Amino acid sequence: MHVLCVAEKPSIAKSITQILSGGQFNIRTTSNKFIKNYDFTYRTHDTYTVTSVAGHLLAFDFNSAFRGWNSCDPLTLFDAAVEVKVPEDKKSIEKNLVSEARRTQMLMIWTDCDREGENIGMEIVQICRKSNPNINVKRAKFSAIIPQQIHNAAQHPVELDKAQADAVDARTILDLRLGAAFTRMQSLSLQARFGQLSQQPISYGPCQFPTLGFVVSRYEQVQAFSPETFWYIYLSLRTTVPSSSKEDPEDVEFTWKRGRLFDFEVSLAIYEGVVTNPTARVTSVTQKPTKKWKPLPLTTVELQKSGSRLLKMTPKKILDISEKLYQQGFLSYPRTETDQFDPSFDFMSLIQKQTTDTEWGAFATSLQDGGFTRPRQGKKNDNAHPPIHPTAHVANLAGDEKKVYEYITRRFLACCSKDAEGWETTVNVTCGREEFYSTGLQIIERNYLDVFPYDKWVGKHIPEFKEGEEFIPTVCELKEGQTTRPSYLTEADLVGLMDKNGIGTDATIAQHIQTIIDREYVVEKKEGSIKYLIPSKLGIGLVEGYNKIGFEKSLSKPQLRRETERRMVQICDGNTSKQEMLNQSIEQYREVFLRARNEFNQVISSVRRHLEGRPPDENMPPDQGPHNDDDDNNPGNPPNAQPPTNKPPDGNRRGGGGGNGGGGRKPAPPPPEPNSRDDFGIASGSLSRPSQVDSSGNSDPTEVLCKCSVPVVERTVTKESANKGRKFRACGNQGGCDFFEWMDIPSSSSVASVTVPTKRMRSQTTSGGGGESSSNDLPVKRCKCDMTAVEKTVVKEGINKGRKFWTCPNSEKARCQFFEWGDEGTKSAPAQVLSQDRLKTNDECFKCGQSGHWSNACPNTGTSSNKTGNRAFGSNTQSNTSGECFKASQSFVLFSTP
DNA sequence: GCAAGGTC
Repeated sequence: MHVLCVAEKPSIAKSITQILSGGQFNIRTTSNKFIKNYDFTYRTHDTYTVTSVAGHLLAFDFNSAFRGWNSCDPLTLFDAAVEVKVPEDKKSIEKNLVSEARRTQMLMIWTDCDREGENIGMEIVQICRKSNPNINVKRAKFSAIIPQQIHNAAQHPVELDKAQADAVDARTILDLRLGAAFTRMQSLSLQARFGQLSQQPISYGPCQFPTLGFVVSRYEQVQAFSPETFWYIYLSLRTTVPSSSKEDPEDVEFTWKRGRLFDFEVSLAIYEGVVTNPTARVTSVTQKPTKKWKPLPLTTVELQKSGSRLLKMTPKKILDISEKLYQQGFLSYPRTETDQFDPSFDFMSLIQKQTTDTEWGAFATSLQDGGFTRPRQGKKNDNAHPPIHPTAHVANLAGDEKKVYEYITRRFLACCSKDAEGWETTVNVTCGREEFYSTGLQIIERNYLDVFPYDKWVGKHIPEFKEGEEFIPTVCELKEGQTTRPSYLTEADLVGLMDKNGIGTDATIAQHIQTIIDREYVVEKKEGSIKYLIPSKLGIGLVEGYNKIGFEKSLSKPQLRRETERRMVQICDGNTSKQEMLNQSIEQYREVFLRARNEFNQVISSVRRHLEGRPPDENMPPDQGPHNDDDDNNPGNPPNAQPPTNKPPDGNRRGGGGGNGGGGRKPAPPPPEPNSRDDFGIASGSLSRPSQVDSSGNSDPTEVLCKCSVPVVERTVTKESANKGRKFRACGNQGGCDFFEWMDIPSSSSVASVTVPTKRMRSQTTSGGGGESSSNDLPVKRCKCDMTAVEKTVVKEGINKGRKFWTCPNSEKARCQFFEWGDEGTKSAPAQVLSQDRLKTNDECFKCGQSGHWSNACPNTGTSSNKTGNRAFGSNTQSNTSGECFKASQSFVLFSTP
């Protein structure tokens, strides 16, 4: 019997030929320069020809009556006749199949084992039946190109899965219809009004728009962010060393277990409690081994994410380079969802190939000499390809190719190494009734870190403490901080969001990002070494406009695509038919389309507002009349839209208001300051409280949203730890962002009815021009807005990194020019450190300025804060009977031991 | 000139 085997791509055809033939085969060229036919006799004595296609063979398109952009009302594209044909560039492949099929009894499909593979398989069958209608069809099922699996697939073939193929057909037709309908409608309508948009189509697609939506959504969060002030207790101890010792004393910082509070009064009351009895007592000292896990085997998405972050290349470029390295035989197939290696994977021969490298060769050798440990198993397996790994050693690469190859190789070797091991010490202390902790880390074995410099793990020394030991902290301060605005989306963030939300596949995610850049919906902006994605005026205008229409399921959010995906799964499971799914989905999108077209004024005015910089004009007169279905004379335009303006192409430049001069697809206003860290030294992302913004940019006071604009979810810590049982709020979008908030840390709205003032009460005598207050006893930093300055730390790489400075507490837009280094100036102690003596001499209530009572018992304000009771404040020996009261501006740092 | 999904 003669068997014709057809793989999805030439490389697979070659690989399976090598395995099945045992290396004994003949090669015939075809009229396609990539496709070869391999002939041999298999062990079953059947003669085999192995060939391939190159992805899909067939393409859908509207038939000629509907192909021209002005040939029909875009609405009709939801029903227009669709034809399927072999595109010109695939004709040579078709010809080869027709010719090979003619002389064969069995057709065996060797495409990838996924939905697309089943669909491509059906396409191959369709073509082969042209010349051999009765050909017997089988499907070889394999998940890795290893001899055992390939022989098994050849000897135990199965049937093609028509349901999976149908699911792909349904999606293909749906995407064509809705993509073309929306693209023509919005392009024709907007281009008629805005000449500067006529250069290229204003495309809509069910993947590209949600991708744009992620970028715009983050942009809106950044714009809507307003910083919130919080307070926390900072405790530290400077160790004493014998005078004979050459060691320097060190500062041990203790972190407040409450983290931070957003209510000043509550913070102050708690702080008062601490300084009343500031003796810290060590409640426990625990030491335990800890690990930093080695990375997981590499998938395409992970390569693009980490590559974009670490190698500073676009996901598209990384994928293109990987593809090239794969074709040269240096890498395994770079499009894979699999993060687990097959049990029979031959690690050692691959490690052997790397031992000659000048940089990581020694490490590879150490893996051979007993250092090897099986890679971790991830949870994903596409059953088609292994994780990305180097297949050969190559030393003569340069530039970006070298970077990509090196990353993949180091990652592979890291996977084959051991986790890094360390020893973690945690010292828990109580001070007053509050709990604090400090941790230290000693790295014992670096292991994989030696070959994987992309991961950092830094040890931290902590002096020895004993349980029960008591000490007086050197510093006990109530510090103020501010939440920092979230940063714009990076490409790595976007890849992650798309992956999590099912937008695109591993092979297409990078393309969708490139599409929204090519369409000028989004521009890349470099801040330091990080590339951020910022929506253009057009991008914001489109998303904002559609959001204003207020669809139940937004065109710029992932829900609709997820529904399509769900319906595809239903087809695969046999729960619905291709036609039924298409009917449902087309109906759904047709309704969305009609509404979008009827209310397209919203999009037009939103785009106009952003392009021409006009102020929001909600009162813009509605366009002419309701939609008229008979209006087919000008089918591209929403019939109810305003007539095209007669503006010249640069008309928007005269639009005034924005002053952006160039018009066209300019990026949105400049970004805020680069992401900063606050006094905790925690990246701002984790400290940012989410701005509560709905899809239309309006505040929603009732719902807490995460950074993806999705309602947060409440969870409980289940892992064995100090926080077990503790509740927290997290991203409601399957981990799409890093939003995190403890629920037991009260927010200003839930703890006290007193509104925390943004400007605190202050001393009557202040300096107006920024700097310190004029109070002799109590230096207080004041900015030029006459607000209490905040202390921040430089995090940007440079000679000032780690240096503290004082700045205006306002958000960037409102911030004054006040700036002062924390370690300069004569009067300025780094913070307002008060001696205990001083505490006793300043006796005004911070709220009313009068003596004789404490702020939390102030009779001159609301009583809500009285629930904390009178507390001694600033003295560890005296109670509130002293009757001292303090000004707020002096309340930040009250305690300092000599 | 439209989509998304394969692959070159």
